[in-house]
Amino acid sequence: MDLDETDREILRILQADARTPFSEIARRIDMSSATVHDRVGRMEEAGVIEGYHAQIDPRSVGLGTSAFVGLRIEQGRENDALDRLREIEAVQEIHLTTGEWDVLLRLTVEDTDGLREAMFEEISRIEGFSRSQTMVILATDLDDRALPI
Amino acid sequence: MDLDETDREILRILQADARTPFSEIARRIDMSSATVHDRVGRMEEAGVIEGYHAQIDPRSVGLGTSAFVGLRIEQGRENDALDRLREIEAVQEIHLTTGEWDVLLRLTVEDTDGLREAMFEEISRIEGFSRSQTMVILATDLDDRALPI
DNA sequence: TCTGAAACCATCACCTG
DNA sequence: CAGGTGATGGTTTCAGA
Repeated sequence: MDLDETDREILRILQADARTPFSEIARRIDMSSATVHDRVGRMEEAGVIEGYHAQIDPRSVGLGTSAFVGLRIEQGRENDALDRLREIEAVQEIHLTTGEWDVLLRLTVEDTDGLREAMFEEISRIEGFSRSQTMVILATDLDDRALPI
Repeated sequence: MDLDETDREILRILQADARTPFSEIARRIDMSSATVHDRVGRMEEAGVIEGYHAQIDPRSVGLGTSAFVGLRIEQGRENDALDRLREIEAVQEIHLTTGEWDVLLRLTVEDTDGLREAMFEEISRIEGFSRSQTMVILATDLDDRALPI
């Protein structure tokens, strides 16, 4: 889908605050809210906008510990192993990467005991991984900045 | 702030779809929309809800390449170096971690040339980093799953 | 936490250049 | 054919109970 500067401006606004009323977006970009409604609908259809999500402070809901986990995967077992990773609730992200690891996960858990549980009772029981390293997140300085659209 | 099961249910709904009307949340949890409005307002105040964001497909806006970058930082230079990293537009996340790296970044750029630019014209010019590794994301199997609230 | 009311908003069919 | 208008029914928001 081709996006013009107006679409991009709408995306910037919704990325910063997904609950901005269309009527206010319309005021800001100097168009009618019917047009904004139209454009947003088309971008949703086209998959440009994948959803709208509240950003929640993990600590407030008792999830105080996060970590990245790097894994090496044995050839031929990729799909099975990924399927099993996806079933683990603590796993927030799964990326296939070049470099030292084949798979990089992000875990979010309650505390260090939750980390132990995820690592030793869930991830290490999956066959197909040969090596792993856990990088506990001590602090997050910048999280999920808006895309430079 | 103490959250009860009703607050958590509201968070689950807004995490899945931040544009869900309060009136519909009210129907689902069998309360009035005034109460939902109240509770959401209190959770925003308390910092439990940090914002509402449209999730945008990076490819659709021309950002086709992402990478994690691990960095080692020299003692005593932490703050300066982090300040400079934060100024780089391509840097989406900055985490301080245990393990092989001290800092783990996530970059989002247009293409491999954007990666080169970020790495060699921006990051490697910052003093205080001694070693780095770039892990290009080949595929993302799972991204930013909802927190298990 | 609710009710009720005013202001506001989304949404749609139907125009208009 | 993108964009606008205007009507209508739903939604937000707030005071008061």
